[in-house]
Parts: sequence; C-alpha cells; structure tokens
Amino acid sequence: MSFEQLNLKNQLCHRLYMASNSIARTYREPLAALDLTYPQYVVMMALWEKDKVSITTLIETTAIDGGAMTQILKKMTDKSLLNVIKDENDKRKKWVQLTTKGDALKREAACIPKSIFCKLNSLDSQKAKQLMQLLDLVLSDLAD
Amino acid sequence: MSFEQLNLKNQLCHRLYMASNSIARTYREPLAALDLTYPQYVVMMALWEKDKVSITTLIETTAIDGGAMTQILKKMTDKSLLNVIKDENDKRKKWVQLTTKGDALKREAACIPKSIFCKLNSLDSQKAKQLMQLLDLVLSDLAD
DNA sequence: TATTAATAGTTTGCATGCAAAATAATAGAG
DNA sequence: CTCTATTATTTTGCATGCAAACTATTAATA
Repeated sequence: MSFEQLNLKNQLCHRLYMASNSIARTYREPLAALDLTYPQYVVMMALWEKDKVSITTLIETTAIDGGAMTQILKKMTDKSLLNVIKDENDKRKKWVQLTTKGDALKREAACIPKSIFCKLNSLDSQKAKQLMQLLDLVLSDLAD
Repeated sequence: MSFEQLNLKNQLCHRLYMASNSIARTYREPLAALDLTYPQYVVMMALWEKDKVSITTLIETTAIDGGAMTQILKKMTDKSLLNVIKDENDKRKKWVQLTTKGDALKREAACIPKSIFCKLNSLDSQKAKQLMQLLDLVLSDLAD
C-alpha cells in the first residue's frame, strides 16, 4: 500500500500555507515602515476602497476573524488611523471610519503593491491573473 | 490620482491569505478526528515520508517556524506520536522519530487528501497541477 | 405583548507565525 | 590550543486565526 497522496510535495494545502506565509513575511518590512501589520493593512485597504462600513461588512470584506477584528480595530484606533462609532438607531451596530491621518496613509502605501510584485520575477501579469483566478475557484468551492 | 493597485480585489496576497486560511479551516474537522492540528499534520506527513530526521531538517521540509516547532514537537511527544532523541555525537542536535502509534496513524490519514480534493469541485487535476506550479513560482521568487 | 430566535460584537482559551534574544555546543581561525 | 564565529534549539513577547461562550439588542412569532 502506497501513500503518495500524503507526500508533502503533492499537497496543494501546503503550497498555499507556504506561499501565504512567505508573501505575508515579504510585506512585513514595508508595512513596518507604516507601523502596520499585515491584517491591519488589509483593513486599511478595505477602508481606503470604501470608508464608513459596519464591522460586519469589514469582516466579510477582509475575511479577518471577528474576534481578531475587535483587537485590530482597538489597536488601529489607538494609532488614530480610524474611529469606531456606535450606530444611533441599532445599538448593536458600529461603524468604522478612517481619520484624516488614516486616509492620508494611502499615499504612502500606494507604492507597496508594485514593490512586492517586483520581487515576483517569475510571475508576469498573465500568470498573476491566472493564479488569482485559480485561487478564486478554490475560494468559491470552499465558501460556506 | 487613482489607487486601484490598493483594491483588495487586485491583491494576490489577499487571495493567498483567504485561500490558505480557508483550506486550513477545511482540514480542521477531519484532522480533529485524528486529534491533530494542521501544522501537526504537516509534521506527520513529513515524517511519514521520511522518518528519523533532525529538527532543522523538519523545519526546512515543513516550513514551520522553529519557535513553534519546539512547542509542536512537545505536544506530539505528549500524544505519543513521536520521540525527540538527543544526538550522541553532536549534543546540540536532536532527532525526531515516529512511534509505532505515530506511524500507524498514516492509515487513518490516508483518505484525508482525497476527501478535501473532492470539495474542490471547480478544480480538476490539471488546474490543481497548474495552481501548484504557479505557487511554486511564487515560492521560488520569495525564497530567502 | 411576552417569548423566542436571530444579529452584532466582544471575550476567552488554545495554537501557531514571526522576530529577536538567549543557551549550549561544535567548528574555525590564528 | 584558546578565542571567535557558527550552528541547533529553545524561550519570549506580540499579533493573529479560530471555535465557542457570552452580552446586548432587535426582529419575529405565537
């Protein structure tokens, strides 16, 4: 009885695990310059794209864990990047809104995507697009 | 000035982040049945493929953080899945070796890869292979 | 309307990932 | 053969990811 299907080299999951960690690690340095962690950067990107959203929406958009989100928003509030505002009508709900400082940070972050992409020498635009499409297939298949 | 490059939809890293978390989450249930976490499962796969390796080798093979590895091996030792043995000659070095129980677990794990792959309906063998190759490009580009 | 179900967020406990510092021991250079 | 550099592993501190329990509110229903 062979167990080739258990070889690490055949595991898509392990490739994803390594690639995801590897690329997140690559972001560490440039993001440290902005005093942001990777998940915090994801939150910022979400808000730069659409500001003033509910926490639930932010969780859906970023795919960041709800429990972690509470802590992340707390830290980002401490850094004056955003404010969390209670909804007047629905007292369960809260809104997240960038501060002027948070919005302005967008300009400093603008160069990051390109600087990362430049390190991916083997990946031209077409392959990057292809990779994203394949990842989207995985995501839609595993969607709850 | 546009900031499209910062849109979440254009971020390869965010796709990887979501896909990696998503697939690891998918493994949780089947692995819980074996009382294994995902990184512990990766360690097991590495050892099923090649037993009796040094911790350094195991870290390289699995791409698991060294600091985390110490804890993981401790927990797996407590579960009698493996033993960590000091090297006689080089007292810095340690060897990791599966127990009979640890080796036997391979038979129960053998069905897991297929059960996961079955959930990836959109991903036929060819696309899976393609995806792995693209991920390998990313990995080699970002290799230290 | 009194109850019950569903929502929106937070908290908690556990398991990493990661960088940096700390230990211990072997290898190398002079 | 010392002194120093390198190697192997552990420890520490911080930031999540995740499941489950918990709190506070609002919605739905009998």
